[in-house]
Amino acid sequence: MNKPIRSIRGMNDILPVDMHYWQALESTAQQVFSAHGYRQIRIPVLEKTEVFTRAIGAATDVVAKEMYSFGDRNNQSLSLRPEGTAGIVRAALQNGLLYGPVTRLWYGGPMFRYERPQKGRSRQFHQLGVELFGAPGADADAEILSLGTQLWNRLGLKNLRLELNTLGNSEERASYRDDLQFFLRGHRGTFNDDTNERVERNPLRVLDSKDPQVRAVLEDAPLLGDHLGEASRAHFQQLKSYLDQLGIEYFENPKLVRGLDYYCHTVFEWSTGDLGAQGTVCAGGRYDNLVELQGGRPSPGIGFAMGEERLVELLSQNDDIVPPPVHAYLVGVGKDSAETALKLAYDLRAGIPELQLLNNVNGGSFKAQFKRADRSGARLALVLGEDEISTGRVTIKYLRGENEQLSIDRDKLVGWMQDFIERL
RNA sequence: GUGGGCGUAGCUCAGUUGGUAGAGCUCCGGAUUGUGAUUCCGGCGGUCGUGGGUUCGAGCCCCAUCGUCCACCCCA
Repeated sequence: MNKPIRSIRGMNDILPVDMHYWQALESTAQQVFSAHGYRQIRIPVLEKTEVFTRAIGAATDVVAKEMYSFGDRNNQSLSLRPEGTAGIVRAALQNGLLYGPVTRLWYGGPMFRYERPQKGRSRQFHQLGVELFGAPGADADAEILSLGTQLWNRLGLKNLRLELNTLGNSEERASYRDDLQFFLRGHRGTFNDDTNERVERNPLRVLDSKDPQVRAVLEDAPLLGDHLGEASRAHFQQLKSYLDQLGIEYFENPKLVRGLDYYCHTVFEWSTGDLGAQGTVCAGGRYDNLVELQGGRPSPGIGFAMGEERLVELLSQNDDIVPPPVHAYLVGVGKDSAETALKLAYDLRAGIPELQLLNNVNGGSFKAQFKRADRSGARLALVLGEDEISTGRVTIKYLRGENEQLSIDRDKLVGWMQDFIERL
C-alpha cells in the first residue's frame, strides 16, 4: 500500500468551506479596483531571479533567505515570486504599458516565501495589489489610500489602523541611513548579534525592532525628519491634508520602515490586533526609482499589496458575510426516482437561473437523505418518493427546524419556487 | 534559522506514580416513535506520527526524526 502524500509544508489547501470568504474578498476588491480605473494584469509566478534581486534588494531578508530559487535545465536561475511589484514593473516595461498617461494596474495570485509557517504566514500565500505609475504627486498617494479605505468599508472591516510615514527621496534616505548606522554602531555592546548584523546590513530595519533594549536606545536615535528636504516635507504635508479632507484617519509612525529596498517617500500599513503577531493586512508605499532600477526610463510609482489569507481570517472572525444559501435539496428515494428527479431539476434550473439546487439521486433512505439535506444548509427539501412519482406531485418540506410541509403538483413547482426565492 | 506547545479511532479529546487501549460526535444497521427529531441497542473503525533505547513490561521515561501549531525573526 502506498502512503498518502502530504502537501509541502506551508502550502495549504483552501477548502470549499472557506471559499465564500475568498470569493467575497476578491469580487469586492475587483469592483473597487475597477471603480477607480485600475485594470487587471496577470503575470507569471516564475521570473528570472534578477527581477527580484534588483528590485527588492539583494540584502533584504526576502531575497537573501526567503526566495524559492533554483536553476532550470539550462542552469538559468529562476525564482518563484515573493511579491508582485517587481514582476509588474518588468511586465509593464516589456509590454510598453508605461510613459503614456498615468497607468493603473491591479493583480492578484500566489506568492512564495520560504519561511517558518505560523499564524497568518504560509509559504504559499496570496496577495491582491494595485500599482499606479506616472503620478508623482501627493494626490496619487491619496488615491491609493482612499482606494484601500473604500475596500475595507465595503468589506465591513472595522478596526483597521492606518499608519503612515515618509522615507524621503533616495539621497535623503541614504544620508539618514548613514547617520543612523553611525549612531547604532556606537551601541554595539548593548545589542545582540542579530541586531548588530542588521545594523550593518540594513540599519533602517532596526527602527521597528520589538526588542525593548533596542527600543530604549532608539529613543535618542537621529530622526529621519531632520534629513528631509523641503520637497519631501511638502509632499508628505500635502498628503496628510488630502487625507484630512477625505476624513481618512491615520497615525504617523516615524519608526515605520518597509522591508523592501525600493520604497521611498510615503510608506504605509494597515494593521489589526485581531490576528496575532502578523497583524499587517495591507502595506505599500511609493517607489519612484524602481522603474529605472528595472531598466526603464525613470517613472514614479506607488502601490500596495494585501495579504488575502489574513483578510479572509478577519472576515471569518467577523462573519458578516454569510455563505450563499442553497435554496433547495432534491430528495429522490426509490429505484424509479432518479429519472423524475433529473427531469425536475432540469426544469427548475432552466426556469429559475438564480436557483441553487442540489440534486442527489443516488438514493439511500429518507433518513439519510434528509440528514444530507439539512447539512447542506438548504432551506427546502423537495421530496420525490414513490407516492409523489405516481401522483405527479412533489412534497415540499421546510428544513432548518421548521416542520411545515406541503404537497403540490410538479407542473406548478417552477412558479412556486420563484415566489419562494423572491420572498427570501 | 532559533525557541516553546502538541502529535492516541474519520472529527474533538481522556488515558491516573510505566502493567496488554477509552469517551463523545460522525458513519452503518436495528428497536421504539406516525414521517427526518428524541430515546435505546448493536456494529465499523487505532501497529497510540516514525525509528531507536531503558525496562520483565512503554501511549506514558530517554534520544533521534518527521509533522503541526504558536512565538522570535521577517513580512502581506
